[in-house]
Amino acid sequence: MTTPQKISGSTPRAGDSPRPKSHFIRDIILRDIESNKNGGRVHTRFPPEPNGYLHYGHAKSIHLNFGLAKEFGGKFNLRFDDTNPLKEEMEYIESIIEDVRWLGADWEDRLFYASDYFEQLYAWAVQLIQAGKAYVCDLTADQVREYRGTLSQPGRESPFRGRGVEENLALFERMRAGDFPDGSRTLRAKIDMASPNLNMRDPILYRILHAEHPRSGNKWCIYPTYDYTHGQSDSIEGITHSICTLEFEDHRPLYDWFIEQLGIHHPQQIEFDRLNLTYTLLSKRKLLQLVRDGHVRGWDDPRMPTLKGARRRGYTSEAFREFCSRIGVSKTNGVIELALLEHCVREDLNKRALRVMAVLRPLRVVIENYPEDLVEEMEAVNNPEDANAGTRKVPFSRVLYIERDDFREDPPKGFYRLSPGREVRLRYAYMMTCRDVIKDASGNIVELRCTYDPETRGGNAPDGRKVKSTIHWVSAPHALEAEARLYDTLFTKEDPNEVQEGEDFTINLNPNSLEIVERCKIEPCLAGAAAGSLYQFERLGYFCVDPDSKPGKLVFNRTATLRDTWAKIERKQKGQGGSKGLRYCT
RNA sequence: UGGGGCGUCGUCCAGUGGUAGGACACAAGCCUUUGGAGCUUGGUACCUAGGUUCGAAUCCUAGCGCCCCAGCCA
Repeated sequence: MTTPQKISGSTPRAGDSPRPKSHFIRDIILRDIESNKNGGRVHTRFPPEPNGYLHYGHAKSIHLNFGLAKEFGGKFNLRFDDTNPLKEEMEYIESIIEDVRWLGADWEDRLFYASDYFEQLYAWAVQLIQAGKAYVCDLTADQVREYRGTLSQPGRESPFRGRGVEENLALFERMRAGDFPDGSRTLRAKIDMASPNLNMRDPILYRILHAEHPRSGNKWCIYPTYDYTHGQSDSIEGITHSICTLEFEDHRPLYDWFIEQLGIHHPQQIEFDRLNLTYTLLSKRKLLQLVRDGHVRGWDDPRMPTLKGARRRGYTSEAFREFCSRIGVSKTNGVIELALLEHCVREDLNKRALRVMAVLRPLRVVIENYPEDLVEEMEAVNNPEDANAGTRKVPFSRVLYIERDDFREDPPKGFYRLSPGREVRLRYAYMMTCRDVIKDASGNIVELRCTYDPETRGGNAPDGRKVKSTIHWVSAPHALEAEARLYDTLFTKEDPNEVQEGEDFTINLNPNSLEIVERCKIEPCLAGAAAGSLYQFERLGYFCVDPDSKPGKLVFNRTATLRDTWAKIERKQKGQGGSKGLRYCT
């Protein structure tokens, strides 16, 4: 008889066969396949504008689009919607390609650019003019706005709306030829100036922009707007399901209008909620501002919610994929707690990161009864979660460094690490008792004098006595020095946009988002660790080697802290509450 | 204000007429040579008010609240 299984439609637990999480978009596709819409084809795409670096929110979209194509044996395209030469750069194109690949999405040979469709888009515009559905308008930008009306009042028709087909054709051709200055004319669709949907009030299809495009160079001086480009680009590529975020829901009638007027393949647009994360800003414009104004060290600063930043910080793409499938997809405007992302990161790192001992803030310890010249090799487990990771030897000697936080001269209640007269276990080594505290002239603790029990090699006492605490250590003569960069949230508020009248979101920047700790002491086995390598510093957190590392001086980024029960108790004792408010640095 | 969208534990997501479930977070406990990991247990969540029904988170009606739209940005 088999054990009854728990039935649940949600995320499978680790070890279960990965079952895609159900959501409304997936349901729509399932129905479309069943009804043989599009001949049962599933073809999605990720359509970024190359005007910035990809952030966590894009990861959600990529995961959704690629995941759907993959699940249903369909195709996934990467297409750049590069319709605004004023904001776009090759640098962004290159970085986006890297990031999408890093996340594991595969577009095979289908890397496209809306700019490659400019000629077709132009021909379609001519077709619309010929059908009397588009006209050249001489109104200025300000006038266009005035004529558009407001949310509650209908707009007025442009005086140029009645231009004849031939005149429109000639004018549009001259726009392309460069006969007119920027902003002097536009090509507009002739739809309905009284529509309650502002997108239908004769939207602009083409604007004059004498600007060099990162890909088409100076071939064009008129550029199609996003609204005129996006839907048709999807159509050209045979996209079946055009998945986008909620704010484009209002635009769908317009995209449908273009498709119908042109009589071309009709992709189905489906809108979902964009990602919002606590303590995090996911707006390209604001992220750009943080970089430009020097609030962070660059797009790949580990505090940035960019994919580049995440990677440098040590977040894995596996963790991201898990995160994306756990948050689900819906149309609710929600905010995901950062804790969930961190959980996914820890979950992945716990399985893969090699354990190592490192002391961030060293306190010198001399073991008085340990022979001066003796060095022992202690065997340490590389990863208790992975038997295949094996073991390593860690040198042990008379002088060690331990973490300053692991000693309290006057231990508070509940603190059971080292203190005068107390015995603790040195991980993988011996039991050790603190005998004396050495201070400098100003009363700072500079050294601990301790004794060890030679009978406890490996960590267990033959007499069976127990010790409350196990602490990490590094042998002083063998230690390597390193720099550690400890990160906290970039903003102090769950919602960084919550500001008072007249204030800017930068007021919420966390002054303690980066703490640099120099002269950390680390195990010798770390010598030569490659940039990007992931480790767990036992009892401290996950760390990864930063590319700033130089031979002889490693730099580590703290990817995530470990759960710190003692810190939580202590915060509670200080009456700060366990969960709310700003988190902590170390 | 016109239009579009959305309201289920603290948070996110399921449940689409038949005992409201999962994850994260939180709390308590177990275990532990990482105060890690793991394991166990816990909690008055269906926006409100009417209605239909034997039975409503699901259907109907009326409210209320939140988000988006007035770029020649995407």
